Amino acid sequence: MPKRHASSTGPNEKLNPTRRVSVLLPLPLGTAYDYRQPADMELTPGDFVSVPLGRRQTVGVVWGEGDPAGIEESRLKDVAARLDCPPMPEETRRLVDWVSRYTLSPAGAVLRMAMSIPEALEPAPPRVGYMPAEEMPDIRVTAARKRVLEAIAGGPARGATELAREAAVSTSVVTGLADAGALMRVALPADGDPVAEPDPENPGPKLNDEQKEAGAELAGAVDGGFSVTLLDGVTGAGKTEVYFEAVAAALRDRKQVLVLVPEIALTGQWLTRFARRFGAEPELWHSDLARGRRRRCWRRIAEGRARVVVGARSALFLPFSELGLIIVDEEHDSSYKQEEGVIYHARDMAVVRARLGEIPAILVSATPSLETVTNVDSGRYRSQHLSARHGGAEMPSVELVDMRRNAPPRQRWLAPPLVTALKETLEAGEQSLLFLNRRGYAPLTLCRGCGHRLQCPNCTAWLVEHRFSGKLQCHHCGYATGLPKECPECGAEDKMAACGPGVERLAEEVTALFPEARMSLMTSDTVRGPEAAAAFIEAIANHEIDIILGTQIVAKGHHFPMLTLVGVVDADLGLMGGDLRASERTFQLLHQVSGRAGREDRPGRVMLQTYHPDHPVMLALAEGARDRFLEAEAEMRRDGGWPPFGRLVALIVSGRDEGDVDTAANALGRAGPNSKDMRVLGPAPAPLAILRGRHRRRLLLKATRDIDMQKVLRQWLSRVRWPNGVRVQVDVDPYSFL
DNA sequence: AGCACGCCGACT
DNA sequence: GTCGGCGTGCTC
Repeated sequence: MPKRHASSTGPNEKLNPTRRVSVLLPLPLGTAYDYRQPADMELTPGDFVSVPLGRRQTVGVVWGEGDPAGIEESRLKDVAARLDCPPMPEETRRLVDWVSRYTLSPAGAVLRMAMSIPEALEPAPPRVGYMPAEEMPDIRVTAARKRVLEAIAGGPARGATELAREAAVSTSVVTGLADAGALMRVALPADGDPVAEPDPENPGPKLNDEQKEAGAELAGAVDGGFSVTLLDGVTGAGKTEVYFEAVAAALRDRKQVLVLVPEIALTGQWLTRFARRFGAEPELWHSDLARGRRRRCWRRIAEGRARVVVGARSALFLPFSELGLIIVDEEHDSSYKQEEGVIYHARDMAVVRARLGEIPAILVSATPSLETVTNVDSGRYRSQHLSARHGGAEMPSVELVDMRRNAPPRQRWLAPPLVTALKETLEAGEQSLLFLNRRGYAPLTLCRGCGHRLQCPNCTAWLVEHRFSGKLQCHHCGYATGLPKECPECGAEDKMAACGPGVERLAEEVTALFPEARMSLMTSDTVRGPEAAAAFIEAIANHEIDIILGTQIVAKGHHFPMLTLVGVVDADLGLMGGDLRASERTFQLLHQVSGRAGREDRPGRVMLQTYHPDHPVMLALAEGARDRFLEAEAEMRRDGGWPPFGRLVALIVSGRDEGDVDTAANALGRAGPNSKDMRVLGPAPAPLAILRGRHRRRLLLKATRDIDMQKVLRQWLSRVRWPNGVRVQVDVDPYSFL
């Protein structure tokens, strides 16, 4: 990088002209800042540096050469220090730039995701170990002290925790001995805990011929440069074991592997399968990892010691230095789309990361997204298909329950056919799962006197009654209040009535119908964190529960051998709202829930309660016609010029003052590009017209595939000024239209 | 993102 | 008369 400066040390030049470096800071600043490079400091792009900013010190990354024609020299400040940690790899830096350009977010905002743990950049805190003192002082040797001295004798230096565990004493005995002079404190190698590495040669479970073939194909792509392969097969077909073969191939090449998963909280069974195949645990990465573990994990990745990392979407920005393979499990899952801050789709950016690193990516799903399927059809992506359920288990039969003909009794939500099926399943000693994607007791509470509906003061949304906590909650902003005794509008007493079902209310119904059944509620309110999830799953696996009642979180990859009936209480729920992907998402979700039924030798049964039994989504689910559904969906999108056959960008204009928001939105609308291959739709009130007290308007820019959306957007946004307090968010490739 | 500066309400 | 609310603006 300092080439230009090297040549300037010519005869009549000053010996030390100012060397500038460009430093990107993890702040939403729009551009990197230049700093003076002290003469005695060597800097290369990727180096982490500490620099002054205003009156504080900040850590940033050397991004490249400074611009001599940039900010005037007198304003330059010195780089304070180069941090002693591995530099950010070039691929990670290029990814940051790429994501910044694509999402129109400041590069610094993207960088922030790539350096989420500032502590990791500092040298590891020294670890203290203990050794026997050279000379034993004259102290009282109690029983506990004796055990410690015996444990340490002969062995290597160990930390207090470890030593205390070995001697079955508390750490205070160890520190007490050290203070008394009987033990010597020594420095242990930092982060020394050697991690057991996953072993590709560890014998894993047996694969059938189809799985072997697909596994070999995927493994063959490793080391073959950039490629994307869709691995597609029904739940239970063994997709995980198949892509483990590609993981093994990468490990044999001494490469690192990244596995992206949608919900890190629910991967207990995945981890067990991984350990069975590779004889060791992978590295786990997610945002609520404890500080110390996060630090060590980041560090191990940066140093190339972590071989396989499983993580949520943010793991994409970890500083892998030898990444050789990326796997995106459940690639269709909408939680890969980050909806706040830097708005990006982790699946798509994973493909970008693979291209930058010239490595393969594998996208895995039983219900692949239309985007991915379209890329397979056009030949951009390869595909591997697994047709059979492992061990010959049959796919569940899917039945539609026409709610118009099988109406449940008043204030009940389970139709007679589903109640009968539950009864049969219970009598057979098997398990049932009831799925209702609605937390709380009732989605709406109204006054029977005046019709007043309880609404969130900050959002355009009803307050949801949660009977267990005795609260009314807004699921969008977290607002919570007590349940009023009288109507806040007309003052009538005891007239507030719950309207519609939530899982809590459904639980009431199930208890009334089957008082003897052991029932359990699984929602994000009752399952808090990975441990709780694991406990639930174990209880189900041990058949301590007959009827599981759950929201979204039960849909994801668990294996329950005794589960033979799945009832979807309101299959139509996701179809409302006119969202572009409503059908696709509903299909994926319901298909996934259905996959929970009958995985072992027991055939499963799925019942979908619907008021639209003729809807293409319902028909496709009933007939198991996934491909036909995707074709129909593709045709609709192609005709309308919608993604993935056209491009889409959403602008969300928001602010506290409704007038200002309207003015800005209208100005944007007027200044928008309009031509035969580009159209601005809106402004229209966003589906949540008020969110967290901010008024919102939405504009959509729809264009043909060949349009450079980023360029158009930059020009468009630069033409419009909007009042202070109004924010314009850019969502390239919007998914949810909320 | 911090941390300043700056201009209007309730305290010693 | 000051202390302090957070709106607005800058940081190489």
